[in-house]
Amino acid sequence: MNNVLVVDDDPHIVRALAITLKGHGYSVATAMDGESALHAAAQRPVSVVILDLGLPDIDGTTVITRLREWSTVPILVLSARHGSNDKVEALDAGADDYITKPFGLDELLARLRAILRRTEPDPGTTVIETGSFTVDLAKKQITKAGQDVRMTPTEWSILEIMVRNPEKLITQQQLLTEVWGPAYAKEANYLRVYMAQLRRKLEAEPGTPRHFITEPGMGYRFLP
Amino acid sequence: MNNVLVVDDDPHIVRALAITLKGHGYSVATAMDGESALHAAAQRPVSVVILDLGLPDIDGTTVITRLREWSTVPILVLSARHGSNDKVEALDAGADDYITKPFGLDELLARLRAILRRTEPDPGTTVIETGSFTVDLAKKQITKAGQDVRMTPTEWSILEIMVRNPEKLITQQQLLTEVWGPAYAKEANYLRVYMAQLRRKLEAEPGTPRHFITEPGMGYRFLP
DNA sequence: CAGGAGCGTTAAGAACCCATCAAGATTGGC
DNA sequence: GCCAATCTTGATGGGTTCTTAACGCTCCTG
Repeated sequence: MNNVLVVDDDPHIVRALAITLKGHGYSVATAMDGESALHAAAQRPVSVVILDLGLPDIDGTTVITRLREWSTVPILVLSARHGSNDKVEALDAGADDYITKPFGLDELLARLRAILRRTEPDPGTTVIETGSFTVDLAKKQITKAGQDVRMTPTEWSILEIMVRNPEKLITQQQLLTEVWGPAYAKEANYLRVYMAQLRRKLEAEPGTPRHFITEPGMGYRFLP
Repeated sequence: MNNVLVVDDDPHIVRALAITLKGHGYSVATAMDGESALHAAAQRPVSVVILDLGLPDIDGTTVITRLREWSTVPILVLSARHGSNDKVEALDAGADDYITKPFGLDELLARLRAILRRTEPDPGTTVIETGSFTVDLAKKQITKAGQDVRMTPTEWSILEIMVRNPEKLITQQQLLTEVWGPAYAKEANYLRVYMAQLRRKLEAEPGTPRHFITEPGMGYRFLP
């Protein structure tokens, strides 16, 4: 889950933001001044920092600078100051975005999504492990018993669809349409050929598959 | 150099932006409507797009969506609309930042720097070593057996992409799109010519490569 | 119990992809 | 404007992958 660190000296804002963010599936940590913000960011991994510039102890730009000394975590700045100089300073110190108060929560959330989209292309779901083999979706690499397994393009696209939907039944139509295109939706034979190929390459006993299960009349199911 | 694509239907703004950006060391391409913007972005690699939402032909959000179908280039949106909905829509469509007109040029430039900072290389991981050669990404320098190896610009951009993604399979589309631009996504021949060149210069036995591996039908993989 | 439908397996030719070479076209520096 | 370096383009032969069809098997159904 994405962990957001909210830094603001106004308890109302902190509380309101925390509630909203939690409501949208983020986990939230908070800090009321610069020092504790820096400390909190060092304590545990943070996906993004929402930082008010008007802190009681340290100047906001300084917080950014000191954070940037060791961290590349995205920083979204909140500020009551509309001045162009403040924005430029904060952004050049290392902030990623800058919103002036008062701001719409919708906008804040949208900017948060935009920032997180850049830093986390595929959170966690890039490596799928099973009892007998491992699929790395980002590297497009399959490992079985320490050995790399080569896949042809068609094999890979089928495998990718399967492992992205574990436990789920994939109909033949779905596979055929996504891999070969809608015109091939009836060519169930292709599937048999390639499913056999996948099993031969990945299953311990291709004859009695444990990961690529046939659901007769329906389609196939991948079990990790 | 960073190449900026400026998209706006107001010639004055385009001209002003172009002059300012060039003055700050950017190279600038321009487009006056959505179609030519998409076309221009496909012609050659673009580092960042500055996009006005109020275009005469296509809705701005649509431009973002269509650009995102094949490109991850950062998009900075300009808009006269202050409404929260417009911002959320544009950001969720794939924009990276959103400024409302009128805006300060200082702020625009600062936000541009902030966006480009994200796409820039990580300092520290700039030297990659393999069994037979060394690549210094910062110095753009390659060493093999104590000797410097010269690279042409095209060779270097391919090598850079490969080396920045070790172990990872890079599809031909990815390489062609990033090096030559999306319009060349089908010219797989170029890749073969240049991959052969890279192997001749860097591999111990160009005939049986150990670092630049071909995955037939899929793409290429770099192994350190 | 026979027939049919769906599935797994196999194999061969067609289609496509890759490495390599070399010759024209283009570009950039002087 | 010229020269050298670089990039584009086309052709060739060798390899890989895809498509297609045939056959045997099991399970369900009439």
